[in-house]
Amino acid sequence: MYTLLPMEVDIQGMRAFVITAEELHFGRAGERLFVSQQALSKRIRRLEEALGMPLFERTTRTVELTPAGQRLLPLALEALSAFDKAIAAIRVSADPLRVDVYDERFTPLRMLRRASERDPGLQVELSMRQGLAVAIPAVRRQEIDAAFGRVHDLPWPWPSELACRLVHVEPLHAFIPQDHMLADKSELRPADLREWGISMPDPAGAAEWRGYLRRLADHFDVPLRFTAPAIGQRHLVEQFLREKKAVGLGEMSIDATGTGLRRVPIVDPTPLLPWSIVWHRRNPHPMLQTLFRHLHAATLPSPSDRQRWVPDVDFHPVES
Amino acid sequence: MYTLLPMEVDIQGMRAFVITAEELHFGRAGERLFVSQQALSKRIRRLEEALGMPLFERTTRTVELTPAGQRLLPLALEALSAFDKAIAAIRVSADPLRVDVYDERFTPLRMLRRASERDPGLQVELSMRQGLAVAIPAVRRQEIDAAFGRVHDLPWPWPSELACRLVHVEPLHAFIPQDHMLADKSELRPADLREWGISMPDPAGAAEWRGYLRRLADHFDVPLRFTAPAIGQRHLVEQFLREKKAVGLGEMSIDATGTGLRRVPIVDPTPLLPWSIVWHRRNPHPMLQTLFRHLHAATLPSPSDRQRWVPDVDFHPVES
DNA sequence: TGTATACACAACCCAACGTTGTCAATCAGC
DNA sequence: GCTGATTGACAACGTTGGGTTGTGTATACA
Repeated sequence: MYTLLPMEVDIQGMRAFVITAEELHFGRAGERLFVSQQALSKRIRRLEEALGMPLFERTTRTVELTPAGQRLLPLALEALSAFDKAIAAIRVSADPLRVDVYDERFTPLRMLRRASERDPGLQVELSMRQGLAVAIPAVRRQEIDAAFGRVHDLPWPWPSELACRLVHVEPLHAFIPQDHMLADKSELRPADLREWGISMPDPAGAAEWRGYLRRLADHFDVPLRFTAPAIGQRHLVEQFLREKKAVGLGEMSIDATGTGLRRVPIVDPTPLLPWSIVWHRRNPHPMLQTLFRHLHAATLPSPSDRQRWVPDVDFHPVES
Repeated sequence: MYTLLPMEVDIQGMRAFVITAEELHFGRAGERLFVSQQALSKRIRRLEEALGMPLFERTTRTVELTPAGQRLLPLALEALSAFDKAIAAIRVSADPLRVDVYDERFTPLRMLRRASERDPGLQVELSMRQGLAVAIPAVRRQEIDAAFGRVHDLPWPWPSELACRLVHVEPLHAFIPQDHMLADKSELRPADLREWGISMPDPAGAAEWRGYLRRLADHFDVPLRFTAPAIGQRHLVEQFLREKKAVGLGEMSIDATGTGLRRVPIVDPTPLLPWSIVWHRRNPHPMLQTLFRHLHAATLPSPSDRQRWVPDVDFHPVES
C-alpha cells in the first residue's frame, strides 16, 4: 500500500517563497524559478498549506507578505543558506562544471562570469567550441555539462535526451568603421542595410548562427556575405574595419571603444540573439542547478512586437 | 514544454541521510522513516548522485559513512535544525494538533508525552474517546487530526480517505490481586488462564478492542467475561481487585506498584496489542508530520513466531 | 469603459518515487 | 563446507505530485 504523509515543507517551496518575497510578483518570480506563474502559485499555496497559514496577501493586482511571511523570510534565508553551505562543503572536491560558452566575445561568458563571481563555490571549466552544432555532441557524450547557443537551425533533430532553456536575449547592433558612410548615424533600420549589405565572419561549424544570419538577411532582404572565420575578437574587429561597404553585426553589450569601430543600434525592429543553455537531462553533475539558480529564464518578445525581431522558428519549442 | 532540472538535494534526502547515518542500517532506518528498505536505498542513492559523491560505504552486511558522509553529517544536522526552526517559528500560533489517545492508561499517551517533551513546539490537544470505533468518525470529519488504536475489527470497512500506520506493539501482562492464587507466579501461559478466565471492563464502543479480546479468548480457549466499563485507571484497578478468580489483562508498561495488584508476564506466547495511528490523508495540519517524526514504524512479529501472538486478521493490511 | 495585467482554477499528462518481488553476497551455525 | 537468514540492490509496476496550457475573474489605468 502506498501511504501518504501529509504535505511536508520542502526546499523548493522555501526557495519559491524567498524569491517571491523578493519580487512580490508571481510572474517574475516564476521566471526566475523557471516555472510558470501558475506552477509557482501552486507551490506557494502548498507551502502555505504545509505551514498552516498564508504567507502572502494577494489581490489580483498586488502581492505582499503577511506578518507570518515577514517572520519567516529571515529564517528561511538562514535555513537555505545552511543547506547550501552543507551541500557546498561536500562538493568542494567535486569536478568543476564544464561549460561551453561559444566564444569569448559573446554574452554567455559574461553571464557565467557573473554567476561565478556571486558564488565562489561554482567552479567552472570553460570551453569555446564555436557553435552549438559542435558543442551538442559533446554534451550528449557528457564531455561537457552544459553549452550556450541558439537551439534552432541545428543540422539534426533535437536529441531527446537533452533539455534547453532560454536564458538571455541580446540585441544586435551594427559595428561600423569610423570612416564608413553610416558611421555617424545614431541608429539604423534593417531596411537601411539593403544597399550596404551585411558582412560577417563565417560561423564555420555553427550551423545555428549561419541559419540565424541567413534568416535575418532573407527576412529583411539584405545581402549577406560571409568572410573568413574570425579567430578571436581582434580578428573580428580587423575584418569589420576592412569593410568599405557592408556592415558587421554584433551584440549590443560589446564594447567597441578603441577599436576604430562605432556601434550603431539597429531599431525598428531590433534583431535579438536568443541564447539558450543546453544540458543533458540525466547529467548528474551536482553543480548544474547551482548554475541555473544564477540564470534567469528569459522570454522572447511577442511575435506581434514590431520593435524586436527573432526568426520565426525560434518561437517554436525545439522538438526531437 | 516540460523541462527537467537535474536532481536537487531535498529535505527528505537529508533526513534520510541523517537517520541512516545514525542507524547504519537501511532496514531499521527505513522503518524509522516509514519507507521500505528499497525505497530508502533509492533515496540515499539519489542524494549521493545529487551531491556527486557516495556518502555511505556499503557491503551486503555493513554500512558505514564515507569521509564525505562524515563531513556532511554535522552540516546536515545544522541545516535540518535551521529548517525546523524556521517552520516551528511560523507554526507557534497555529492550532494545536488534536489527537485521540484512547485512554489515559494506554501506551499512546506515553508516546505522545515523549514526543512533546522532545519537541516543545509540538502542541497537542488530547482527547480520549475510548475507542477507534468512536474516534475514526471524528477523524473523518476532521474534528481531530489523529487517533491511536487497533485498526482491525472495526464495525465498518476501512474508510479510503484515512491512512494508518503501526507505531507500537505492546505486550499484554496479567494484573492479579495480591491474594489471588496466581499472584506469586513469575509468568503465566495463556493456557494457564483456561480454568480462571479473563475478566475485563467492557470496552463499550470500542468494537476493535472487544474484537481483540474475543479473538484472544477464542484462540486460547479461555473464558472471557466483560464487567462494567471502567472509568479511569483507578476504577479499572478496583474492578481487577474485586476478582477472586478471573484475571485482568493490561499493558506491560503499566506500573502496578501500590495498587494491590501484581503484574505477571504472559508468555508462550505473549499477546501483543498492535497500536496504530490513524489520520486523514488530506489533513493539511502542518504538525502531523512533526508528530510522525517522533514515532517509529513498528512491525508485527512473524506469523510463525511462537513466542508472540496477535490476531490473525492483524497481519492483513486494512482495506476499504 | 475597454484593455492590459494580475493571480486563481481546471484539465491534462509526464515522470518521480513509492511499492512488491526477486536476486546476489555475506555471515552464523550445524 | 553447506544451509538458511539477512543484508542491500535491481526490476517491474502503479500512483500521484507537480508540472503544463488554457481559461476565468478582478483590478488599474488610459
